[in-house]
Amino acid sequence: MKKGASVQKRRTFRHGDLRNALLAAGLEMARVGGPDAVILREATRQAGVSPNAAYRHFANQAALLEAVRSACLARLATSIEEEMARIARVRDPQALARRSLRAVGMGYLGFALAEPGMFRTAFSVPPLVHEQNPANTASMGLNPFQLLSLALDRMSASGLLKKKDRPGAEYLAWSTVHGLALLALEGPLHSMPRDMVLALGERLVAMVERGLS
Amino acid sequence: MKKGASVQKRRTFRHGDLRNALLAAGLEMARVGGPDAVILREATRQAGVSPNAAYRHFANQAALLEAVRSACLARLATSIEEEMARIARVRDPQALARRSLRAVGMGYLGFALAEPGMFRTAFSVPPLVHEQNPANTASMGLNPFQLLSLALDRMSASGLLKKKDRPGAEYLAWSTVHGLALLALEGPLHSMPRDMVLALGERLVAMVERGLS
DNA sequence: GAGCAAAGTGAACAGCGTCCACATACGCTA
DNA sequence: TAGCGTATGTGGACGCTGTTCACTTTGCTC
Repeated sequence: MKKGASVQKRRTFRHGDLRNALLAAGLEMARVGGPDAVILREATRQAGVSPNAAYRHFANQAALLEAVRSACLARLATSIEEEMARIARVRDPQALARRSLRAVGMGYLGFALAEPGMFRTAFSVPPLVHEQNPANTASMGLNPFQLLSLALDRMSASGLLKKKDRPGAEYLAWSTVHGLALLALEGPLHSMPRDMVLALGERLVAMVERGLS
Repeated sequence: MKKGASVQKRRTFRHGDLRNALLAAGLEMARVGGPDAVILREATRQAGVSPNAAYRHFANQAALLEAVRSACLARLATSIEEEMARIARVRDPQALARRSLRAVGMGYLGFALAEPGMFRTAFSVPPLVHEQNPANTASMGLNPFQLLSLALDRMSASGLLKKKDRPGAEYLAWSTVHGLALLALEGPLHSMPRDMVLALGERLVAMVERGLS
């Protein structure tokens, strides 16, 4: 990281940590400008290295983008986990289930609004849902999808969600927040104020909770 | 169209309908490969014209893409209208409202699955929601957002949706289907079979109907 | 029929991803 | 300690993209 961000020329022929430097540069470009902004040549430039050096560490620019995307997904997972960690200790399992679902939804939406570039990058290219890439997971070792599943399991266990409605509920809940996030980020709701979007998010989570069962 | 698709050389110096030819070529490229695939030079090539000729009709490639995007939105609106036209004549206003909401949702999702390239293009770059661009509207003169509003108005008028919950309901309903469409198209649900996605869509609409009020 | 603006051409530039042949230096083995 | 193989980085080139500038052709109007 210390070397990756610096544009100054290095002395040694070997870079030492080029792969990480390129990844860091790519992540920053994604943060600022989304997936289309991650330029291979620019990454090498920031690392103080010739363009072709990148090909010793990534097969092509798609491979670099894929690595960046994976890093973005990990950040998203972290954001959700932080939101879940913020839940006050509560005994009632139904209340816990409700707050968990809300935490997942709002953590998701909050990250999308706070880091639009990374969020858009995370979903720029199809990752397979069942892939268990360790790089995607946050500290608990769960990716966003699994965090959502956890919340829904709590809903189901506490009786807030009928057993028969549990299968596939992830996709329904996920669709809602993902849709709102994208409409607000790169869709027609682009110019809607942030707090208004968050208010919509709250209504959305409530709608899911009521509508699922 | 007859001239736009043909790659053969024309005889006259003037093309005659270059703007439409470029638009048609761009639309086809978007249909096949999404927004990133609409290449200005390629459009001029297909129109049998030099690259620079495009600049007499579009300020730059972003302007061309914008025109293509608008055309894609119009197609989407048409798809929704077709689905609404398919509603059987029914007297009960509540039944009509329910079917209208379903038609909007499934028309939206159906278009996304049938024409993924166009759908992704339609939402590739932020259009403002309140713009009333005639090119976006289908035969009824309504864009997708307005079609959804209509369905929700029917819900509200027939008592299925409480008056106090009516404002902003568009965004909630829209988010759900948009999210599912994108997850299925370019997100983690990429490899899910089509009919399964449609089944999820039905559950989603039901969830919205139940959860809104 | 003269002239003018609209429409299309041609050459050029920078930036991108990528391939090729070549240079360098690190680390293992002898 | 000397040598050598290989991982890593360099330099140059190619074709593609969007875009600009100066130029030519054409159709329409006075």
